[in-house]
Amino acid sequence: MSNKEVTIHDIAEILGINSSTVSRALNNSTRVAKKTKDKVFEKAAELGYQRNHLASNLRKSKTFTLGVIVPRISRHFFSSAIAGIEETAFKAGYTVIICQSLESLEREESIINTLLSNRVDGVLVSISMETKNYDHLQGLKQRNIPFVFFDRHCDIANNSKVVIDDFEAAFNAVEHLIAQKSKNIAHFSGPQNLEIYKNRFKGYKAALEKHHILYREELVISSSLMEKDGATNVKKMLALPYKVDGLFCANDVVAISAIQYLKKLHIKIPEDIAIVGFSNESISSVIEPALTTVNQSGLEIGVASTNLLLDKISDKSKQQTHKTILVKTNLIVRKSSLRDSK
Amino acid sequence: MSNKEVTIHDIAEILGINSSTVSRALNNSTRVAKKTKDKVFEKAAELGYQRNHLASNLRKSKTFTLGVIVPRISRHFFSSAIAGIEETAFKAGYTVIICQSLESLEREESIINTLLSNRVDGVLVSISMETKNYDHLQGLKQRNIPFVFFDRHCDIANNSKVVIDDFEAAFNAVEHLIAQKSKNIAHFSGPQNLEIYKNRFKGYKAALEKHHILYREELVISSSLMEKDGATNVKKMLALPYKVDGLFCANDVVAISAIQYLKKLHIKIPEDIAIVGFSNESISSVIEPALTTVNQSGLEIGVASTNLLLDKISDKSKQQTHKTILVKTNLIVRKSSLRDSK
DNA sequence: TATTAAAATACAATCGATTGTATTTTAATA
DNA sequence: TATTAAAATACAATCGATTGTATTTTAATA
Repeated sequence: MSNKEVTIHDIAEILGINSSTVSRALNNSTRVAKKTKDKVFEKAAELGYQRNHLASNLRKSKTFTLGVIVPRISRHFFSSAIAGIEETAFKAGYTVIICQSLESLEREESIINTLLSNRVDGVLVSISMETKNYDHLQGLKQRNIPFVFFDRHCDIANNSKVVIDDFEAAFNAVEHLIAQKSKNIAHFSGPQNLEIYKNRFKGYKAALEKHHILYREELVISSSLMEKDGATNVKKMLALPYKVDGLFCANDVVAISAIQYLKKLHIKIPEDIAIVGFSNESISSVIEPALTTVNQSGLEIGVASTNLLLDKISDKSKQQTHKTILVKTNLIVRKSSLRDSK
Repeated sequence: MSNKEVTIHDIAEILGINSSTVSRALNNSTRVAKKTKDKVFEKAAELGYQRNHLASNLRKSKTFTLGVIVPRISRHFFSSAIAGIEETAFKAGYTVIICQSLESLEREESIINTLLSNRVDGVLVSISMETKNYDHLQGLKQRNIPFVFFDRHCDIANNSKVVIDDFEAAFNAVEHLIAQKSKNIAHFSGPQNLEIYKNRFKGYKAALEKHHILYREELVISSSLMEKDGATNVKKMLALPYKVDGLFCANDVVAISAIQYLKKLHIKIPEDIAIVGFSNESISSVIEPALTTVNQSGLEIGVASTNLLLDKISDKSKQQTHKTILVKTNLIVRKSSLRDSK
C-alpha cells in the first residue's frame, strides 16, 4: 500500500479536480482559488504527499542541485569549505552533491560526467594536481553550465574563481623569513599547472627582489608536494652550493615532512633553517617545532564561491560576467621560523 | 544550438531507427544487434550525448543517490566518515548528497524532506543532539527507504547501525584513569537521548564496579557537551563534597574547555585531576597538556555504514534484516592523564 | 522454396509534475 | 437581466528515458 507513492493525480482524483490545479495549488499559484488551495494542502498533508523532484526537475530542467568537486574531503581546508558551501546552498534551497577526485584526473573526468548526467545547475571545483588537460572543464562550458573554481583553479579563458591571494600570502611569508635574517631562501614549489603554485612562486620571487636578494633558479625545487617529497627535496636542497637558511614551502604537508627529515640530520629549526608552510593544516600546530604557516579560511572561501555560483546561475542572461574574488589570508607565526636569538 | 540538449530521440532520428532501440543500445541490451549498437555509440559520442538521469531515474524510480546527514561537516570525525562514504558509494556507482543538521532538529527534519523529495535510494544519518523526536526518521521507515545510523544513533525499533563500541571504549578509558590511581572519578556526560552517551556512561559505571569503586550519581554531570559547558560543569564538580581526582569526558570539546578552566583555577593536570576525553579531535593533541582520548576511525565507520546501506538497498526482499556493526576504538594516552609520579 | 523459430526493431504507454491554451464559472458593469 | 471581463479550472502536450508487447526481419530447418 505504501509502496505506491502519492502523486498529484491521487490528490486530484480524491478532490474531484484536475491534477494541473493541484500542481498549481501546491506551488501557490495565483491562478488557484484560496478555497481550493486549502483543500489541496490539507489532503496532501493527510496523504503524506512528497513532491517528486525528479519529475519536477525533468519538466523544469532545473535541479536546484550543485556539484562540488574537491581533491579530498577529509582535508581540513576542504571540509571547512564544504561546510560553508553546504550551508550557503541550503539557505538558498539548493542541495549539494559532493565528490572527491582523490587527485586523479580520471576520477575528475568521471565525476564531471556524473554531474552532467545528474543535470546539476552549477559546479564548484577545486581541481586535482593531475589536472593538466582541461577538456572536461571545457565540456561544462560548452554545455553552458555555470561553474566556479575555488582555491585550486586553472587558466581556462573567462572563468570565475574564488581564491586566496596566493601572491600576497607568499610575499608576506617570505618577507617574514627575511625579517628573521634568512639570506638564502629556498622554495619548495608545486605542480606549475596549478595557478596557486605559480602565484606562490611569484610572491616568493617578488619578496626577494624587493629586499635585493638575488633570485637563484636552483633554489626553487618543484615536486607534487606529497609527504614522500619532503626528504627528496631536502636532499636536493642540501646538495646545492649555498648555505640555505630559510625555506618557504608551498604547502604544509611537504613542510612537515621536510622538518622531520631535517631533524633526522640534526639540522636545527629555526636556528639553521627557518621554515614557513602554507595552509595551516591541523598537523602544523602539532609538529615540533610548530610550523609557521599561512592560514586560509576554507569556510569563507566556500561561502564566497557558492554565492558567486548562485549569482551566475540566476543571471543566465549576462552569463558572460567573470569574476575573481580574492580572500585574505594571515600568517600564523610559530616556532619553526622564529629566531629569538640574534 | 547547444542550448537544446541531445536526447535519444535525436540519435534515433539521425540513424533512422526508433528511440527505444537507441535506449536499449546505450544500455547494452542483448536485444540490439552489435552493428546497431556500434552506430549508436558512435553517434552518441559524436553528438556529445549525456544520458539524462532525471528522466531515467523517474522512469526506473531508482536514483543511485545516497543522502548523508551529519551534524557538522567540518568536524574531523565526520569529514573522515564522509570521505569513506563518498569513496565507497562512488565505487558502487552511487552519488552522495551531503547535508549538515548543525545540531538542529528542525534542519534535520527539513533535510529529510529534501532527501525524500529527491527520492534518494538510502540515507546515512548521524543524528543531531536535539533529536529527541523520531517522527521524521519513522517517516523514512514508513516509506520503506533503507537507512543506516552511523556514530550517533537512537533507539528506534529495528534499525541498522554502525557504531563504535562506546561501552568498551568508555570502560577502557575509565580503567586507565583507575590505573593512574584516580579514586574519585567524575563523568561529564551528554544528552541521554543519544545512545552513544548512554553507553559511555554505562562503560564508566561498569569500570568503577569492576574495580570496587563506589558509583556516586552526583559525580555524573550531564550537559550538551559544548565549549560553554566546560566551566559550568567544572564548577558543579568542584562544589561536590568529594576530592575529584579523575575525569572522564564524553567528548573532547568539553574536556578541553574543562582543562582550560581548571588551568585558570591553578588546578594541576594530571597531578590533581587526570582527564580523558573522547573522539580524538585534532585540537586534543594541541592543548597543553595534550589530551588523552579515545580514537575512532571515521573513515572505517563511513565505509562500513555505506556497505551496510548498499546491502540493504539491493536486498529489497529481506529488508527486514537489521544489523549492528561495532567498530573498534583505541585509547590514545597523552599527558592529561599520565602520572609518572605516584 | 515454404515454414518456423529466433533475433531485431518499432510502437505505445509510462514515470510524475509542469505549463500554455481552452473552457467554464463567477463577478462586475451596463 | 444581458453582456463582458476576470478568475478559476480543465485539457492536453511535454520533459527524456524505459519497457512490455507487437511487428518485422533474419536465420534455421524441413
